[in-house]
Amino acid sequence: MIKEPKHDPKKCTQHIMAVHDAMYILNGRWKISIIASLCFNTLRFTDLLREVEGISGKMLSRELKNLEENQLVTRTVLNTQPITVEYQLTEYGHTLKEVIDSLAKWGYNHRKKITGKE
Amino acid sequence: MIKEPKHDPKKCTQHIMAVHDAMYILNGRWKISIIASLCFNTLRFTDLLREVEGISGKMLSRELKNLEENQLVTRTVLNTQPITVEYQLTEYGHTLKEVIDSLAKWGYNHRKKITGKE
DNA sequence: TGTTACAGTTACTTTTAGTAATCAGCTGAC
DNA sequence: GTCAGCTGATTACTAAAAGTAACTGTAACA
Repeated sequence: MIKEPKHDPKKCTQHIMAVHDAMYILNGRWKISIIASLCFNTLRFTDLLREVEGISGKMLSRELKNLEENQLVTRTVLNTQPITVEYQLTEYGHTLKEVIDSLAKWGYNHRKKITGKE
Repeated sequence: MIKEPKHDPKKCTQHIMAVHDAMYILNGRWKISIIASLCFNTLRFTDLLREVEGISGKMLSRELKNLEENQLVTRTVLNTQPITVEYQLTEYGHTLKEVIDSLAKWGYNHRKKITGKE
């Protein structure tokens, strides 16, 4: 007996594949948090180290490189003393804002559910 | 000199924290893909093994347990021969649909950008 | 001269994930 | 009756990823 699918299997597969593609870029524990932090402000390395809770210098450095390679973030060395480096979302990086916002919304509600508080 | 923030720092922190909370639940390479697969259909263990591209039995088993603990998925043993086990999103699991959809949308556009094809 | 801040990097350890084999219960074929 | 195959896993072993803490080098500050 051939199963009658409840939904268009082609659309399902496309949907699942698209999620897979997105997660391939956003893989690892830190990228989404880094992007979320950069959604509001341009930040320096040390700022990010403070904002992204729990990340180490090594991982931050590595993840930023990867985000730069994928054209989601730009790195700008400023001519200050000591030198400072600014990271900011590219225009393309900002297209992730919707994803970040829906995650934030869910996370916010989840915290309410778990703690029972506002 | 105290920096004048461009945005409400309280709201920023809340936003970033909310994303952090969401990612704490959705951590690892597989959970989001599993949830995406279950968005459309109830699926059996073996179905998921096929649908979630690249996952191993060990990881699938582990991730499903974790999702069950977090009340995003239910596990139902059916009285068939051989026994089959159905996994489905809980009502709470379905609240992630918006997240999944925005990821799918982004992933779909990203693929277009990279391949230049539809 | 010693301390601090900047943006990382390096060597080493721990954790997590991947691979492939195996388990147990049952069916149907030979 | 026993062998292969399906179900949903689990186990031992290996490889990859992430975490930790120390360190680099430049320059301002005290």
